[in-house]
Amino acid sequence: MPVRSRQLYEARAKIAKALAHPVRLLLLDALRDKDMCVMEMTKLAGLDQSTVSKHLAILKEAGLVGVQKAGPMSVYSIRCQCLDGFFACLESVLRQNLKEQQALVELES
Amino acid sequence: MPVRSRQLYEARAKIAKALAHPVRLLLLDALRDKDMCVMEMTKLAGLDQSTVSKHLAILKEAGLVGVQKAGPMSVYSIRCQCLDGFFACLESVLRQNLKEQQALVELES
DNA sequence: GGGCTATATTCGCATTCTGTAATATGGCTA
DNA sequence: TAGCCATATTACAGAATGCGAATATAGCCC
Repeated sequence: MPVRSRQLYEARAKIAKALAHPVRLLLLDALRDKDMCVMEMTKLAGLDQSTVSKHLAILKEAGLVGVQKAGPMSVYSIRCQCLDGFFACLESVLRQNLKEQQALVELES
Repeated sequence: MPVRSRQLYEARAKIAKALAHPVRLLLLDALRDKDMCVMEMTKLAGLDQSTVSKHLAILKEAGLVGVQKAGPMSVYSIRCQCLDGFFACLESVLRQNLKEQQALVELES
């Protein structure tokens, strides 16, 4: 594979990696409803504040969320609309897998 | 976070994780054009056969690709159409990030 | 400035992920 | 059946990731 292509796929993978964690998916999903500060999301996730802060840094680095300072707080917001399609795709695959598993079970019985 | 929700996000994350690697993105992208056997994809990726085989196993486990035996060969194929939207989303975020970086550079000069 | 609050960063440790070499499986053909 | 081919699996080393505790940074109010 040419170096150029490899770099392109690595750039894409960096964004995909940011999406590849249950907590980050939760945070993104929550941010689709409304902007939130770190404390709020820390409660939501039920994890240490430093952990949530790091997850948010990863999302921000990938360009998936934006931050705005409000006094001592950092308010995070969604930065790309296309996530709706991404979540829908995940659901679609999940449903398809479930259907296939059911078909297998019925075959056995 | 309720256990139920956590499990839902973990199921989604499992699929997202399968997407979160440059080589797997390459393979999926290639499979969008045509079905391929392992040897073909091994050449394409320029990696060891065992490595490619493992990446394919991950994609299969996530339900993103399917396999069909053809004699001694395994022919892999895309199993979900919604990947088009996913790739488009990655491109969109990449373009947006690039635009933002350019804006920053212009601000400095 | 001193103390409080909200975030970010660093550190150490456990877990998971990647890639290759070596080995196993399984179909095909002579 | 013996040997060859394509693929899958195992074993293992090195890299990356995830977590919380501790620490650093920075704004705000007295």
